[in-house]
Formats: sequence, structure tokens, C-alpha cells
Amino acid sequence: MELSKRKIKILQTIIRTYLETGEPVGSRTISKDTDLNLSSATIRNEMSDLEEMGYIIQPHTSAGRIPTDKAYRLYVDTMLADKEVEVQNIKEELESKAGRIDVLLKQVARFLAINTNYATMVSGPRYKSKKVKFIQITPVDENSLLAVIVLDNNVVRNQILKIDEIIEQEDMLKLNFILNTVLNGLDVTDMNLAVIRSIKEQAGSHAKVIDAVLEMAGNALTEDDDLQIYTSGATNFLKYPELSSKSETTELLNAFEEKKIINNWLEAAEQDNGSETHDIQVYIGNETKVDTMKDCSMVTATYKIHEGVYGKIGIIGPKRMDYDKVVSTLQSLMTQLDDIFKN
Amino acid sequence: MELSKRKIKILQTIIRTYLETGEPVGSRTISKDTDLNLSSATIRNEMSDLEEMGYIIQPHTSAGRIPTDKAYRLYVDTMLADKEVEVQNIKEELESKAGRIDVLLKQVARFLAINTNYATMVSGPRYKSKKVKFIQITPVDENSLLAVIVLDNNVVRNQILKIDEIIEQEDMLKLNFILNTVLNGLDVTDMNLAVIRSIKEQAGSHAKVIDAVLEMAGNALTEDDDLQIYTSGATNFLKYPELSSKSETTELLNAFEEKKIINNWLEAAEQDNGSETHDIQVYIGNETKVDTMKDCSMVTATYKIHEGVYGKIGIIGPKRMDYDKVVSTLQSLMTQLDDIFKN
DNA sequence: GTTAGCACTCCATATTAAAGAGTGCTAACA
DNA sequence: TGTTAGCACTCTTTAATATGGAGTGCTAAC
Repeated sequence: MELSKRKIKILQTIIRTYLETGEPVGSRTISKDTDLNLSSATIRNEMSDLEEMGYIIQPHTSAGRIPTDKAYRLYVDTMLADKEVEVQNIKEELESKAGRIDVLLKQVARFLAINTNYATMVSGPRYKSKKVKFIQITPVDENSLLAVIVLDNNVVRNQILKIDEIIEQEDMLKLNFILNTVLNGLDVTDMNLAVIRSIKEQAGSHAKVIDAVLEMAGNALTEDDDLQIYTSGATNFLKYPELSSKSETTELLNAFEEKKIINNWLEAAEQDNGSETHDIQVYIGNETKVDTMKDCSMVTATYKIHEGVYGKIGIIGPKRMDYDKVVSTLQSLMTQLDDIFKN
Repeated sequence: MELSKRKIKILQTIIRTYLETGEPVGSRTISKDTDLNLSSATIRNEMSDLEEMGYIIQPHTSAGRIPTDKAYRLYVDTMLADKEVEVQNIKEELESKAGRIDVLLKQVARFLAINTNYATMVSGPRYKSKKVKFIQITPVDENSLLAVIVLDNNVVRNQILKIDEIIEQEDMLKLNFILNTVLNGLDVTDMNLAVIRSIKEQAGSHAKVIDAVLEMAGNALTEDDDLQIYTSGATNFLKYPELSSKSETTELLNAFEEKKIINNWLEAAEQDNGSETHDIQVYIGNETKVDTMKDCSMVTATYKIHEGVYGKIGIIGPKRMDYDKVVSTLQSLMTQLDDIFKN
């Protein structure tokens, strides 16, 4: 059987109405709400066909119909209106935070959660490989030393090191020179024993300080737990009765606490299932490949700060989420973010 | 009327039983569970007295009794057994994170949530006043500059500044010298126009760079949003039926998302209502002074990293929380933390 | 191809009934 | 005077039972 124009229109009405109300949609409602001028009986015949084709189902006999995943997929792929969403311009507000990526991303998550009424998560930027670009130690007061490392992705780490020896101005210069010439451009695998020995040899008496600095450098380079995830609006789950069957919601809320789990979600959402809109993907129900989310849908987008430095934004809601609005909002926000990152 | 030994024993049984089950406690249960060898009728008489004295109430006629806030207060103040809780020694695990306070505190929150089954929050260390202790700019590559500021509490801030002018080695030294001599020891109120002008005058041609550095310094000094709050186990609220009346829990969960709100809770809990145990405070129901928490209790403790640098740990659960365990666990953890911070 | 009509199904809601838990009171007992 | 058994009473919880409504599927007529 083929999807006639009329069937599509009816399906669309079912989906839209269900998105709004969350209740199964009956034939009479459609008969009244469309401009097709058909009686409920005719609609019933068509609905019967649609059910056979797998686009809608009845939760039980003598109930209205609700859309299946297949219907949502069709809706997202072809039926989304291309409406321009008026996203309150938060660019200015964001720009003022641009210096501190973490604060900015937190803000982004909040903004999306408030605007869409769904749960939102944003993963912090990931870097491919990390190398030492610049390293420096400076005395701060009589018994502490400030060590600063800049990585090639311009991430800066610093730490105050306590020392119990006095380092002369002159030695300090020398140490800095050695550290920079030897370590510059190395990643963590390059920092082997040979390198370390070579530094210590040159450094002479200050091996202890070198040790501390190297340890710190090692941490900065390997540190994987700097993978930050910002979430917002998790309580929005409670707004949707079909999700708040308690045990399920609890699991979702738990996942939002255990940020690591969220990262798995985002990772699972690889580009295998893109929708048409440039770099925004929609996953419906089981398409998320995550079992706890089988009753949810997820919309993700990838932001890019610059080459090789990217992160993900995700919005999670019930399957009957307002895809239209979510996609538009996200799209609009991405444009604003792009502009900000260009500077 | 006075609280006889027997009444106390009965009250204690009521509280204990209610803490466990969450159900109103009837006279027969008590008659069986105590070693008083009294019939339920006698217990009923005593309970009638206790009700009159305000320690217990009936949710409705012909139901058992449940403790009032007054009873909990008495329980916490006098009836807590001084049992030593076997807190799994996480000191080692924590020690490895001691370098990064934020990670450590996050861990503490998680540990407590898991061990107590209540929601936990930990506020990051607060500092009294902040002054500039050390400031430095260094070239990183041809068009960027690394600015580092160390505050008197040893907090370090850094930022990469983009520049479009070339600064000679010599000028760099001069700028650093000026910045340090003029700004050292100043707090944000001291950095007035006069100071700024004086710096710029001395700096000569590099006013632009100075501007950027000063702005950053200003941010570092005023920044109040570096107040971090770590939470864990918020979903534990859902485990207690008396809290999960949905609308109320939602509000609590919301508060846990909006970390700023939590801070207000912690601030509201000032030392006005301490219990006997050294620096651990228990707030029951309305004692929290926060309306959304009138059905909860909160146990807080103050940790101190060193003089003037402190933060708070709080555990929130239903009024019928296991005070005994919570207080002991917290106490034990505080000891372990103290040890760690001593180094 | 479309529509009106009708029997049927299932859910949601209200009503009623029954069972259980617990109290308060009274009267008897040590 | 304190303790206890017994009993009537209250209120909640649970189950069982109606009742109404929404919606469908089918048939027959247009």
C-alpha cells in the first residue's frame, strides 16, 4: 500500500495532536480538526490502513491511535516545517562568558533547558592529542613555586608547589630554559625515562623540583577526567507522565547525576543516523541504542571551537517531543555559538 | 507532666520503629518490641500522655502515632547512641585526589550519598578577602600572551590574551615589574582609577595589554561564581514516599540543579542551633528555616582546609532519617578529611 | 468512495462493601 | 493506684461492583 497525500495529512494531524496532548487521538478529532471535510467513518478506514502499515497503534481496543517510532521518523525526516524560531538572542550574554568555556557551556545547557522544557546536556570540548607548548616555573613566595603549563590546545594548568630549598634567580632561568627546550612539543608518550634523565642531568641540584614539575605535566597531559559534562533541566522529565512511571524516571535522573553515563549516551550517538539538517541529529526511541532511553528521543548537535576541538550538545525528552521547536532552537543556537567561537 | 524513664523508653521505641518503617506505630507493636512487659493498654495510656506533651501525634483517629519535630529534637540531643560506625576507609582514595580540591569534594559528596542513602551537597572552600599576591605575563607564541594571577589564598587564575602588538623581552620584564609592585597586596576596592592611571603611565606604549590584564585581575578578585557546589544522590529523595508527593520532590530536585539555591540553604544553617557533637549540626523540619524543606532534616558539618578557608557539607533526607548513622558517618569522615588537610 | 448507524470493547470514575488496624473508655483485678 | 482485658467506635485501605464515555469495526445505504 502507498502513502497517499490524504494519509500523510491524517498521519501528520495525529502526530501533531499527540505531541500536544499526549493522549491517543480518535477519528472524530481528526475529522473536525482537518480541512479535509471527511466524516469520522472515512478517517477510521484510513487509520486502519495506517495501522496496518505500521505508522500508528492503539494502546488498547477502543482507544485512539498514537504514532509509532516509524511515524516519528517520517515526521522528523520529511514533515518538519522549516519555521524560523525566535530564539531570544543570548549571544551577548554568552559572549561575556566566552573567556571561560566552562561557564559558557553551563549557560548554554541552562538556556536550552529553559527554552525547550526538556533535559539538556553539554559535553565539554575534547581534544585529540595534547602536547606541551609552554612551561614555566616562578617563585611566588619563600617556600612555594608556581608551575604553569600551556598545552597546544591552549588549555592552561597550574599548580602551586611547596619547596624546601631555595632556588636562585639564575637557576630559575636555567630550569625554565631546560624545561622548555626539552619538553616543548612532547606528548605523554614521549616523556620517557631517557628524557627525564636528560633533564635531571642538566638541572643539576634541583632534581626534586623537576620531579614535581614532571609529575604535574604528566597529569595535565593524561588527565581524562577533565571531560566535563554540564546538565540542566533534568527535573523536566517529571513533567511528562509517560516517563514518570517512577522507576524509569529514576533511572534517567540517576544517569543525569552520573555524568559519565551521559557521556556514553553521547558517544553512542555517532553520525550513523543523521537527519537532513546540517549536523543536527535526531534519535527516536530505540535508535538511541541505549536501553534506558527507549521511551525517549534525543536530539544532538556537535559544536566546534576550532579544528580538532569539539563537543556535543544533547536534548532529551519523551518521544513525543516538539521536534520542530527543538531542532529550530538548537539550530539557531548553534549559529550564535559559531559566531562566538570565531573570535 | 514529667518524662518518666518509661515514657522515654516508649518514645525512643516509637522513634526508632518509625525511622525504620515510615509507618505510624501502634501500641501493640511497642508492647511486643520492648522488654517492659506491659500490655498494649498500658502503653496506650502512656502514649496518650506523650501526645499531650507534644512528642507524638496521630495522623488520624485510629492510626498509630508518629514522632513530632520535638521528639526528633529530643532524640538527636539526648538519645543518639554513641556507636562507632565502620566507615570504609576512603582516606587513601581521597588522598590521591588531594591535589585537586574540586575532585576531592566531588568524591566526598558521592561517598556520603552512597553510604547514607540521602542527598548530599558539599560547598567548595570560601575565602574571606582576596588580594593580589603575584601577577605575571609571559609570551606563549607570536600573538598570544599568558597572564597568570595568584591570589593571596593561593588560588591561581590564568588566561590567554590575544595581542596584536609585539612586546620586546625587555618591555615584558618591565611590565611585570610594574604590575607586581603596584598591584601587590591590593584588593578590588583598591584598584581605583588613580592606580590604573599610574600603571599606564609607567607602562608607556603598552596600555592595551595592561587594560586586558587589569580586567582579568578585576574578574579574578570579584568572581563570586567560583563558589562551586557538588551534589550527589539527589534521586535518593524518590526513595522516601513521604517526600515523593511529587510536587514537593520536584521542588527539591530543582533546588539541587540550581546550585545557588543550595548555597542559600547552607548559609541559612548558621551556628545558631548546634547539637552537642563537635561542629556537626542537625536541623529538623522547620529548623532549617527553608520552607521547601519543612518535611526534611539536614545535617551539616564545616570542614576547614586552613585558617579562613572553609566549606560546608550537608546531608538532606526525610525527617525520619537515620540520624544515628548519618552523624556517625559524617563525624568519621570529617576526621579523615582533617587528617588529609593537615598536609 | 463516502457516510450514518449501531453493537461492542475497554478504560476511567464513582460507589459501595468488607476487612484491618488502632484507639479510647470502662470495669475488673492485684 | 497501676495494670489489664474487653469492646465499641473510627478511619483507612483494598477489593468488588456499577456506570458512563470514548472510540472502534462493521454493515448497509447513499
